[in-house]
Amino acid sequence: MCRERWVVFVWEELRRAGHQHSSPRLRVLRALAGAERPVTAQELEDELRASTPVARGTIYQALELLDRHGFAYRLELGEGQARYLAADPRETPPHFLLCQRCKALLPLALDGVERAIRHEATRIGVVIDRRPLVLHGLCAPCTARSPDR
Amino acid sequence: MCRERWVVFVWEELRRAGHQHSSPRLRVLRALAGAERPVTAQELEDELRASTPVARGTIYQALELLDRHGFAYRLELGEGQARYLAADPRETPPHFLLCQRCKALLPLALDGVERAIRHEATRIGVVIDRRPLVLHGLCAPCTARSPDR
DNA sequence: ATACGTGCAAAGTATTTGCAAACGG
DNA sequence: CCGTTTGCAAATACTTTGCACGTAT
Repeated sequence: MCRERWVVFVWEELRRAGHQHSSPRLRVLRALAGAERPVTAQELEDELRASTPVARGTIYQALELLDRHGFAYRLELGEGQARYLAADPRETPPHFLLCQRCKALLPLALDGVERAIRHEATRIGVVIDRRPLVLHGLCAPCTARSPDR
Repeated sequence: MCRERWVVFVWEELRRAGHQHSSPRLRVLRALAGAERPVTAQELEDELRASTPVARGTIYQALELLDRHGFAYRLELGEGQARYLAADPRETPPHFLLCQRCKALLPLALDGVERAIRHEATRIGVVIDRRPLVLHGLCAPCTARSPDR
């Protein structure tokens, strides 16, 4: 989906949920929408500082708000800091392979896996959120030259 | 597998890998083996303090060593701290459902899911580590009384 | 004897929090 | 106007690190 459309959608939903519109919050939202890959709060702060700075606390709060409403996924990639990814509740979430060697985060198509998860959830009577999965492993290039250090 | 057997196995493997045996390290290993559920470094420290204290840094280092050798899984459950789980490289890892409401961490049988993951990995030529999956959702009891707040 | 591991305390980082001022509806 | 949000800075919390000493082999 078009990123600006997503921004508008989220912006309206937030209002509907009773939150006020504000310039800092909108800028965080846009920056998140524009990110090619999941970003850290630090990266967002750095990017925003280029034009008009947004306070760190405000960024964390905005991200927490988006996460709470399902408009952002908070990912823990084991870097000691969280990364955030724009989320669209109307769409199926992306999945990733985190290469342990080159640290690349690659998109993974996991339709079969999602199906298996839903099947198991139904079988035992639980609800499993549709969220990005981050699987650890080796990307194709690193797999090819895997033997060496 | 029997926990004491696992301790012995890991202990020998660590030696084989060139690491020295020591009392603090063994005590961390045993404490990890005895844990019913993934534990935090803090919890291990508290438990060990009951008999003879082990320095925090030593605990972190021991856990890092185990993780690096595949004898512990480091899990990020979004609590702001890592949890560690005893790992046996010879066995298939456990999976969990983290209930968003009651915060319980429940074992999940995900054979079908694992199969689907391996299938996709083969298809696109990547390697995907066999590691515990932590899926977010609602456990059965919480699903039953889901509507209310 | 020598390299590795430990304890201790300090440093480093990510995130949260308190509060007064600014802002949105 | 009143409740929400922001900026700022301090506080908190987890984890890592430096170093002198102790221990295993």
